[in-house]
Amino acid sequence: MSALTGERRRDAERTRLELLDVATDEFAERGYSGARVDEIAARTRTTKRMIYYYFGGKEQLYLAVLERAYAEIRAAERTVDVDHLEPAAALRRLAEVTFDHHEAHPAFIKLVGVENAQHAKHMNHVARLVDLNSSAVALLDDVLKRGRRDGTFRDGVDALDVHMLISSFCFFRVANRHTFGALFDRDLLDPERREHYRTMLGDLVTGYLQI
Amino acid sequence: MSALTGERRRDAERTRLELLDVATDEFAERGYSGARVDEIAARTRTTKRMIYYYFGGKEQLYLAVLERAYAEIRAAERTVDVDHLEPAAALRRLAEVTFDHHEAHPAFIKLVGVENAQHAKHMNHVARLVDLNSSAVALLDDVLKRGRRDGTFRDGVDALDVHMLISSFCFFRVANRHTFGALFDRDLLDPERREHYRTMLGDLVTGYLQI
DNA sequence: GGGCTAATGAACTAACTGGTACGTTAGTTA
DNA sequence: TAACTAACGTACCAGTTAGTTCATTAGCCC
Repeated sequence: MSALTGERRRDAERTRLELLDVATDEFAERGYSGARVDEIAARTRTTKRMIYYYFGGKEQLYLAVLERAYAEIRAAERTVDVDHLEPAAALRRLAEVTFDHHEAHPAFIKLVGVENAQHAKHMNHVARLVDLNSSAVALLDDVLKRGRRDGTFRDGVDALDVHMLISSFCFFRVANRHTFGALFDRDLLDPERREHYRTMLGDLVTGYLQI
Repeated sequence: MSALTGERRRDAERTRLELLDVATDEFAERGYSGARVDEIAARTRTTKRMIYYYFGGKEQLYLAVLERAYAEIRAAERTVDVDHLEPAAALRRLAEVTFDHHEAHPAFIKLVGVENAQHAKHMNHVARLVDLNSSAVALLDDVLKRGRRDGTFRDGVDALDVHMLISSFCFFRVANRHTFGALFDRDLLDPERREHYRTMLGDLVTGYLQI
């Protein structure tokens, strides 16, 4: 009964959060159908019953996981301030933020893969995500416009294409590190090569805008 | 009994191949744990029993699928001849071949995703794959060396990094088209934008080598 | 054409899995 | 302090799933 003994108390919010945390890891690691409701429950201090109590079922739990993961990564992106930087430096900075994010949140990357494997059918139920993401591209678009105005960047480059370029590089490095490592014996996440890839991405993106 | 009626005859090789074809599609579409042995069998002209007869089990069937998929894509790559092209054109050509391949073989892309979701643990059992893949990079390395010699390309760019860059762009476009489409309302595989992305990749890669 | 074996099919099973019925308890409120 | 409800736990169920058993057949070899 005492808090000192670490025994259970009623705490709805903590129970919910603990389920979300463990479920994020399970879904990211094993995919939607591979994740086991029993396993998720076993890894928390609560029981399977609570998944149905708080979320309704496996699918709704997955949806909650997905929504929170996207919300977190976009919230962090919004905190970046690039207005005080020259266009080229700002562009590089934005690329680096994505680079750092992908590396720091492998579970998010895996969830993106899981969701694509299901043709993004769950994502359509989370309308909020669209707003979150388009704001990230709007930021990028501003930087490109600024660069065009001062002659740093060439015309005719679409912000969404640049976003795709940045994402693809960062995503691949994290998502496919296992097959890439197995086939070419190179660990894309080796800390010693981290700066090299970060610089490479920046060069690539600014280079593309200045051709 | 007659071949004209389309009735069943004994044909070990055809049975094996049919299982492989259907299994490729099932594993690509639903992932390893999501794929159902019964479903694979139901979609062929044979029965589940044959999966165990020819392959041993679900896992060995998956392994056979993976090995064949990689063998096919690398075999096609080896047929490309770039010796008669200038380094920049050769590099662009190699990028385009990968681009075309990824687009034409979405099942392969999905299998790569499935295998990464499992930390490439099956891939280690298919030693043959390493040889196949390193030959693709060797080809790229030759082109880069040639370009350096004639002053077209700058020094200090690693062939494997270029391969990664090309792969990441092509992979992302196919693998993440669903979430990307849902979030930004842009179909990365829209035929009307195909040439744009193909050119973009070529510009990107040759641009990176000439900075 | 009779024996032999690779190839095949139907039915079964043991274990698993998402979901639920139903009873219990902690903490709040009057 | 008694009533009340949100929060929780146990035990179970019905459907599913990978894998197996065992009998059967097609086609080849002599």
